Amino acid sequence: MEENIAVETKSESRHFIQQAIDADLASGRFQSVQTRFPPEPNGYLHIGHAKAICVNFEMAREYKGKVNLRMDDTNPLKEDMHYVEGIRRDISWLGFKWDRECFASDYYEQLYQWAEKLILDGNAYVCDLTPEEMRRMRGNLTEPGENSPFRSRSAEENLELFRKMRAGEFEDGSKILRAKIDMASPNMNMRDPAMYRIQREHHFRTGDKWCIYPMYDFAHGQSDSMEGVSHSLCSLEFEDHRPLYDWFCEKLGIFHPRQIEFARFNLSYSVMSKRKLLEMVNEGHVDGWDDPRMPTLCGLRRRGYTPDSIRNFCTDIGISKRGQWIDIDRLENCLRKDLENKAPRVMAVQRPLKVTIKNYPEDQVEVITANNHPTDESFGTREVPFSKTLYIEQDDFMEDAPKKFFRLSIGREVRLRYAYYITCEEAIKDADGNIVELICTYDPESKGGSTPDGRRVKGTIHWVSAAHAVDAKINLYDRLFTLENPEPSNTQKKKGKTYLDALNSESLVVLEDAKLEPFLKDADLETRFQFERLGYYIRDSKAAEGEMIFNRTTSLRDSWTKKG
RNA sequence: AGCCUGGUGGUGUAACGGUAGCACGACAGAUUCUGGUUCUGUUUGUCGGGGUUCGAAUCCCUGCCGGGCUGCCA
Repeated sequence: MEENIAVETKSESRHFIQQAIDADLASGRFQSVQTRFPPEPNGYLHIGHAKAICVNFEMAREYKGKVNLRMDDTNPLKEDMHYVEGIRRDISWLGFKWDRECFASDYYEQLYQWAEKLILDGNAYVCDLTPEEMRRMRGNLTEPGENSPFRSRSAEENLELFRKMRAGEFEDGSKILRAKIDMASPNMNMRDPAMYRIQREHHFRTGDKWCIYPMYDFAHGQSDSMEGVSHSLCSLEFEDHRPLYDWFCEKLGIFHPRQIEFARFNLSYSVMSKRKLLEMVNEGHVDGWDDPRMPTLCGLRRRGYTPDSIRNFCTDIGISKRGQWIDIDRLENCLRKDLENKAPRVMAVQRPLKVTIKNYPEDQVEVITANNHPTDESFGTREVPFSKTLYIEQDDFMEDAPKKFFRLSIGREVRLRYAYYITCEEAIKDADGNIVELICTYDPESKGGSTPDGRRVKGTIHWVSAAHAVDAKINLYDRLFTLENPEPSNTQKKKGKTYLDALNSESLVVLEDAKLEPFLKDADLETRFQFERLGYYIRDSKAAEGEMIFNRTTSLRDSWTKKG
């Protein structure tokens, strides 16, 4: 035992954030680790957020530290309690527990006091420039900005003005509090950035108490600081804000967390910006935030994704500073890997084709015992009725079948899973030439899936007894977009193209008359099933009471149709 | 255009001046009462050009390409 401990295990490679934290702990800059996840409650969390959630929660866990959930609610215009609840629900569903729930709005008074301090120290001033003037004087990417004419106001005057701003003595947008830094800075964020704006807007938590609201840059770092966050792990877009984050902490002389940025990822055949997701919801391109095609966590949940699969995915794609393009297959593979071990197997027919077994006794019903999982016996067994009239999958019959088609065709024999071998004798067609029924014979000696003569059949297909079948509707979901990157190029944009032009018109196919084995009649809303040979399915959580609607989470891997 | 930042097989990620490795995918074979699963094997890479060095994915210069930045959004 003791020797084992002494054995040097090959150290796992550590990503740049772990290395940074290791160094901070070693140098004594921080004694312990605390992180935070700081969403703005103005929309629902999506798979991209899941990565940020995993990074912050996992780092805290790894270093035995704490994590705060902080609502970054500094813009009353867009935020709502409704979103707060959604965020809590989604993070909990992912399986994470935060140590403390915080709101930036709880810090408004303290932030205000700090703003006064900055004014007194000559580090902030009230500016009367209009938004347009301010934009113009900020300069641009190549040219420095010019100082505001109000930049040299005295501390006393600034303080008085700022207090009047708070007291509501000025019109919305007529004045603004700015940090006095450097209008010539190559970093735009340092060109006297806005700290407070006047905005008479009802805030969902502070009501009408305030008419001035702090900007992100003036709220975020200090919020981290107040909460004792050691490592503020965020995405790369905030890299240019770090100097400002640091500047405020230094000028205020407060606890100074370290911000570290990592790359977000893009998912192929999907979009991830809140703006676009909101637009798709509002314009009715999808059913809502929780439409099973959406990359939102609530959408993925309704689609049938497991929390584990999403967490594994986040671990899987790793963490770096390089822009990641992740193939959506990768997410699906994580799901399949997880569900392979978790999903009980059942039989269901999506597109039914009637089969009559002509030599099977008319009124006979046999009860067949089927395994609920091919390798894990703890799933147990269930009983499946078998009778003369069945449904099989339309895809499992082909009239002029190629040699490698291991399914049913005239004169060919297949195994009905768990039941008998059948041979197709005849295909009955309707007036339009569509095959509507198959007449087959069965080998009574093949019960259980093998025969005394030991002959082998290449194919095994699933089936449902017609008389016992449960009718159901199945929603087949596919990727929302037809393009790997739905975002049009600049030249395409000039022609008026938008990401919406890449919407996949076949992202939802509804199958109205699926047939399920009777076992599924009482399926609960939480269980993800594998419909054998088809894929993974879950009951739609939004279906009306008693309504049988299944959502296909993902299909099984398929090395046959790919070739064909 | 300026500043910041990044570039390793198809994808993602290691290697921190000393054997380019891992995962996923793809492909091939074996097993299989799911064309699934599982197992085995194969394949493909340091953005280009210079330099420093005994030795460069790694350090330097330069070019090219990608991402971010010109909100009183976060």
